[in-house]
Amino acid sequence: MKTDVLKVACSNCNLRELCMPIGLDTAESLQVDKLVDGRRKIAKGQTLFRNGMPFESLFAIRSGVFKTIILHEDGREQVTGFQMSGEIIGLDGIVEDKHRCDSVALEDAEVCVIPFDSMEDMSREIPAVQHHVHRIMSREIVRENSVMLLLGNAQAEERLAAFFVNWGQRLQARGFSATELVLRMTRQDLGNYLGLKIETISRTLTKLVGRGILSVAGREIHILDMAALRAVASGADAQ
Amino acid sequence: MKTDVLKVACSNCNLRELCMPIGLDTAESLQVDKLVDGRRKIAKGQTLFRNGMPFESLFAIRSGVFKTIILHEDGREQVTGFQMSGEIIGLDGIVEDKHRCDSVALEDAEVCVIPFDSMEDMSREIPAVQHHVHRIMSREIVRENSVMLLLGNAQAEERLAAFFVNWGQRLQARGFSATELVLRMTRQDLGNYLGLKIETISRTLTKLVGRGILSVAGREIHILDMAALRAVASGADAQ
DNA sequence: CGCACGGTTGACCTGTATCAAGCCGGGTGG
DNA sequence: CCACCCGGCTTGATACAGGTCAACCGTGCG
Repeated sequence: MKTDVLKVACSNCNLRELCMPIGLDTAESLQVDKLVDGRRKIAKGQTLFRNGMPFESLFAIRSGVFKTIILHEDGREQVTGFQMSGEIIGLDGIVEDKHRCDSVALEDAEVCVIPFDSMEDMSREIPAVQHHVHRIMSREIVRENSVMLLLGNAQAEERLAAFFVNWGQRLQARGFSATELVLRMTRQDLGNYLGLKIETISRTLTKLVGRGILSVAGREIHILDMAALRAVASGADAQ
Repeated sequence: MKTDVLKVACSNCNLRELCMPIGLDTAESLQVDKLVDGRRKIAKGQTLFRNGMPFESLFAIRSGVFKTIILHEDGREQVTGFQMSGEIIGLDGIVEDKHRCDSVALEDAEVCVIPFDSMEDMSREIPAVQHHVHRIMSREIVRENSVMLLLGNAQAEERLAAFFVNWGQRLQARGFSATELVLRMTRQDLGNYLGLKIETISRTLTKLVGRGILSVAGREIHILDMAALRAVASGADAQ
């Protein structure tokens, strides 16, 4: 758990509008800077935390993409989410004081370490921080609800389409194109997230390409017809 | 939003160990009593809140069982959870200040109304309350993770078996039998939760009965072989 | 009584899984 | 520099779990 020498304060971080509460005054801003207890670099394929490990901190992603997964004893893997810069991971650990999933870096990554008890202390002092924490957790609950909708009801095409729309929106919020997607995960990861086998992912992609909605080159996805993609995502044809 | 005349304080409520933080001193306990801004009765089939309604309060269930659902425009319904006494609903509303699902009473029910801003105020004063709120939200995230695992990976039998094991545990925590289950939801609700059609629910029940694991009489389920049920739930055969 | 709703069962269909073969591109070692 | 290998991906043939459609049952309520 090493601390970088050149430490960027949250108040100067270019991700602050994603992961910091808004409407802090200067004094509060400086206080929030102290929340971050250094950085951690995680190489591609390494885990940030694992199921069962004691929970001490939340992590704010500075760079890189992560997946969080639940492993079933027989080897099945459910990806519960993909997280990118500005997003917070580790919320699952709070309830039992230990992590309840694994977090794996899909590429070299860096996170800010936020000790959770400092976070609780500061929440008691700064209402904006407190509400921010509540909103982050609530957002995760709402996100998972929408994944449940996908997994419980949607056809393969819908699932993939909805994923691409969402991924594009999140890239866009970070200043990238919403239509020129670079996936950071394998087809396998995508399948484990969407409840589909890798062959189905591949075939479904081929179908969407055939309809002129996407073009696909490995992990680079180009959305050619966003309106059509959204229509597929909301189940326009699949009934 | 009427206030009952005979108001039971949280500190006297027989559900307190389920929904109140532990380790409060007497003064704190009395303060927490003030959180509850009356009760609300909801008749079977009525909604406590709906998607889009402004979020003001969380609700602690005193009696009755609820389902929370997301409705897709084409009529598909995903049940995101079933909640029973002592559980808290409404957490989805925090992030956007409006509810993001519907909550429907499956039988006549009563809830305590907990205005969320009072809850935040008190969280700042009493660390135990603050941590309690965080744990409740984190628990919901972990629960949804495990539902994602079911929906993404499990066979029909596994899903149903896992549901019964879980339902039994929750009944047991409330002083009922863990093996004599009374379901409060229709087969349709169960299907909408587990991502299965009603006919599949029915057939799968028949199969489990045939194997001597359950007996079923309408909504009364008797678990005859808990060990076998758990084995099915963890995918013993279904690989 | 009779209707409506929830549930079960059967016959058949289909979307996705499974199994198997082969492709592609990048990295390594001879 | 080429040969080879390997991981990630695609494609085809076939199998099957669960969906769909339809008939029917039971029970509780107006």
